[in-house]
Amino acid sequence: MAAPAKHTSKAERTRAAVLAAAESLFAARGFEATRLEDVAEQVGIRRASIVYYFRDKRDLYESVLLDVFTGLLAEVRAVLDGGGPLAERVDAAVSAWVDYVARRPSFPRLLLREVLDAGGEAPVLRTQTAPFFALVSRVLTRNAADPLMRDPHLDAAHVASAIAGTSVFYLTALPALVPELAGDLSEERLRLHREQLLLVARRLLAPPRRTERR
Amino acid sequence: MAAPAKHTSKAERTRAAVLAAAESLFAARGFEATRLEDVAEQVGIRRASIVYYFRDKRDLYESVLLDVFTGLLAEVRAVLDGGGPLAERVDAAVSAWVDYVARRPSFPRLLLREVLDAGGEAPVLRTQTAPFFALVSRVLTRNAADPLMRDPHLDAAHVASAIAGTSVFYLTALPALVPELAGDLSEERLRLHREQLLLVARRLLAPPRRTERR
DNA sequence: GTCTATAGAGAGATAGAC
DNA sequence: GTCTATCTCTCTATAGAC
Repeated sequence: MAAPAKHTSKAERTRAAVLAAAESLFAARGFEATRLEDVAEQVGIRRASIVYYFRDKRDLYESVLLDVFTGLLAEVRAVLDGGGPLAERVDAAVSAWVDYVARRPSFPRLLLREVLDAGGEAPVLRTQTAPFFALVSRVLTRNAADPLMRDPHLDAAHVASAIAGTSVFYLTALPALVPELAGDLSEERLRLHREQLLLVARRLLAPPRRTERR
Repeated sequence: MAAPAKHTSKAERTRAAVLAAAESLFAARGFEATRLEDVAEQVGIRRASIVYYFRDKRDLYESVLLDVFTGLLAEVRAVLDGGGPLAERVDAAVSAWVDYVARRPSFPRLLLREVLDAGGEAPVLRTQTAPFFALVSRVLTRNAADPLMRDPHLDAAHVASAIAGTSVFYLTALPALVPELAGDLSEERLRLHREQLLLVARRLLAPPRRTERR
């Protein structure tokens, strides 16, 4: 007895397992280099059985993308829609991003691979990432009204690139470039990354400090 | 007559053409998805002829990587080795990076693809990127001595990720995510990117402003 | 140097049994 | 639902003529 929490049928569990295996393999090797054979093996079934759940390789890949990115959207939706000062929401959004990456390490890799492979056309991702750009634009617009705003300004595209780019580059590229950072990211490194990413975001976004005020 | 500048034999020219075609295709599609057939077609020769210059596909790929990254290293070597204040050298290095990207747009894509594909092992790139990390570390070490240095500090890995990550993310990911930025980057956008990247670097690296000094 | 021709290995997709 | 068996296509690599 003792059904595993939700009433998941065997089919549902197999489907989820295929999805999970495909997620890690697509992230590690990319679409072309990933073999359905390997996905099946990791699940413990035969290659032909995959097509019972997914029409073909492409369908499997897009299901993975949708799953991963919808997940991220759900995580940050609450943050973005919540009230409070925008600066705090940026902090919360950055933190939610780091939390998500911690639970799904394939996310940054899948993101980069998809934008690289979909030469100028990544419609699935566009809808998911739109809220981020909206938030950044709002923050910048608001700060621009501040008479103390530093000149010249950073534009929304570069602020967004700086925050997302810093994170994905640190998480995916650096481990390959500096040996000390290789391997899965530990709790320790994750805490460090969150703190550092928040610093980057604040220094780029915050209105000028009013220290030394009279 | 009027030989094209250097005494390039026909073989040398063909080899260079193969290298150039492979560079753009590997950057656009990745190693696995790139067909030698397409490389040959772009050059105007037959697929089998490629192996006269390169042992196999892998050899061609690694030759491309070496060529592109050695090129970047040459560009910035002068800057890094030059004298002058470190802050100015950072500016110059960032500017040289942008110049290089302008001339070889495949660079950021090849960089990302290589680190993604070489799971934790990208020895070719490691040697080439080491000087960047050295520079960043020096700048941070120097600023740390400044009593006005903001706390808490950014570490070298995150500063490097922020600068390189902002640039590669803006150049490769954003065009796929926001339609307005699609297409080849114009002179205009390039100027904008240089200016914005310099701003990012300065805000993250510069010692605290001494405005409002008494 | 560049070509034609072909060998040989995979990999995805499909049909149909259980 | 999952399997075995097979079909078919694509791509790399090689052999050898010109």
